[in-house]
Amino acid sequence: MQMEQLVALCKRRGFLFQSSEIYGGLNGFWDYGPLGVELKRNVREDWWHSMVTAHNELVAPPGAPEPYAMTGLDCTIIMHPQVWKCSGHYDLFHDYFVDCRESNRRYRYDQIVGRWVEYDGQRILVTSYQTGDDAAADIEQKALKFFKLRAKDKDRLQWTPGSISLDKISDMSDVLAPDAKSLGTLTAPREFNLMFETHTGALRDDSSKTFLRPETAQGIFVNFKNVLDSSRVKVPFGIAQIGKSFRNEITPRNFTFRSREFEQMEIEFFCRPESSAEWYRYWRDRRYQWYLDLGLAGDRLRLRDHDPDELSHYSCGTADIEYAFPFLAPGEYGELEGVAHRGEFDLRSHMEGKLVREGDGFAVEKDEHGQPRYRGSGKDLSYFDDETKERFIPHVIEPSAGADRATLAFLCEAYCEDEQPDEKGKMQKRVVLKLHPRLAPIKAAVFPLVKKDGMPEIAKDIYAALKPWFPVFYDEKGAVGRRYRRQDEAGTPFCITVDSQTLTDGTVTVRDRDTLEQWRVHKDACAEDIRARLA
RNA sequence: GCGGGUGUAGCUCAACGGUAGAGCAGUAGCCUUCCAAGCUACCUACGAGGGUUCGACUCCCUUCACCCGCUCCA
Repeated sequence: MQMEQLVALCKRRGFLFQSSEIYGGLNGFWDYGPLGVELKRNVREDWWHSMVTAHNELVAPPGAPEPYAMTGLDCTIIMHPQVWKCSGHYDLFHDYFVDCRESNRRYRYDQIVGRWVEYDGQRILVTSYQTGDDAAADIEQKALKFFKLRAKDKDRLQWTPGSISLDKISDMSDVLAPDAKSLGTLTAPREFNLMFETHTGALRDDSSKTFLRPETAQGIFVNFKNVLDSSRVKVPFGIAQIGKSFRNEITPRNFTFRSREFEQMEIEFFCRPESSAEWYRYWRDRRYQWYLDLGLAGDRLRLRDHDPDELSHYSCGTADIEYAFPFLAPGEYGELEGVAHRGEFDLRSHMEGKLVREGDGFAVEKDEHGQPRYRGSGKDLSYFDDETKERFIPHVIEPSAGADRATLAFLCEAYCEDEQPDEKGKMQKRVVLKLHPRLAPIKAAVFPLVKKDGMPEIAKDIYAALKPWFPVFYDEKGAVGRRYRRQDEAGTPFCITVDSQTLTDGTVTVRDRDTLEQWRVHKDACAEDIRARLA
């Protein structure tokens, strides 16, 4: 399937529109249309239902070490600025980049390393975007090439001992960029702030600056004590939250996959440190299964454990649930959800202040005066276990899913084109969205076969009887084949048709979207029939 | 943000420095007894803003969006 076809369908049928489209659109923002809003709601509600409300805290689900409770939160988008300073987002999301005018590449300013070298009276800084030994070899080779020397002449280069990072250099004119052949091709560093800023209150100065949250997780951590004090939950337990997050991405791309405003479905699961590894594996597998259950096929969906060197600074284990989106190159996968073992990092950060890695553990980052760079809340976020009489900081497992990405993956997976014979027996292309019935925006459509003989009246009665139970669509216009095809494109799993036989025995046909099979049920029983099939 | 490409109706595609066309889709009606049928009518577009010109959809500039790279992640 080509992505363009899905994008066209989404617009044609009202799943997704570009935000502010009549003004030319806004890069990185998308609106859900009449069908899209129902689809996304179903994704969200199935997640909340299966993770939170349907969870039975009295018994351990398969694979879980023991029973656990689940509860929810709905936190604000704008929070105290200190939250982001302690979480690390404030520093992490203020990146400086330089561009190379020659190679048109962009580099993170602080990740370019270089060495001064002199030959024949000219002193230049040769740089590399690689790390460690790779960088050293890379730099040497580039220096030889720049001065047009052979490898055997490398002793004629005079190196200044030690490598330096680019942020120590003020003048770029003697810098040889990582992928350039000539000097001075790098632009001055420019800041890219990935957090949206705003101001709270009437004053607009640095003291009133606040941020739109770049993730929902922090709202959960800062409310950890509130939940403990108010809900009688005991470790292990999880807190779930669904909500909008904002990242001012440098390059929004690939339809809704990377948007600047997006919705997250996150769980922070708190457990005892010694059982955290077990819980991590449980959540990883549990979350993977959720996507499988909703119809993401095995070979386009995968669970990938991160390599140790890929782990975030705080994590001691992360797995991504990934989907082979059609806009990616063959063999490439895009992240739907990250399941991270975050240890005690987050709760400790909000107690003590922003943490940095120190040896095997973490320590509060200090400023030049030896004081905490960003001060924590000072509140005790540890947990006292009444049974064992132990106090500890719970470890955290974080399954963090993108609601828009999941929705997009379900759409991609559902998009099918097949061939079905028309009334003359000629094969016709059919576009059908094979969405899981639980996700389908419309569950059933009701048609009178023809608009006469009292069929519309019967169909309208059936429509009225179904409406209280699930979203239904009534249509009496044009040929029935056309109405079927329209519902196929909307992903409606069942079509109920009133025909002449209904007039005599009261039965209607129910048509299956995927197989096109039809069966007859009594018109008073079709709500039951379809509800059973949706479950 | 930088480089390359692309912007005409809901979709796919025409034409032209001088009145923007078609197919499909949509809407209304007629006709129709199960998979995009037929007939009739209707609706709908030059991404936006400047400039050149008697006149610009067409040429130039700017901008916005989309696609492909660099970068990043839910």
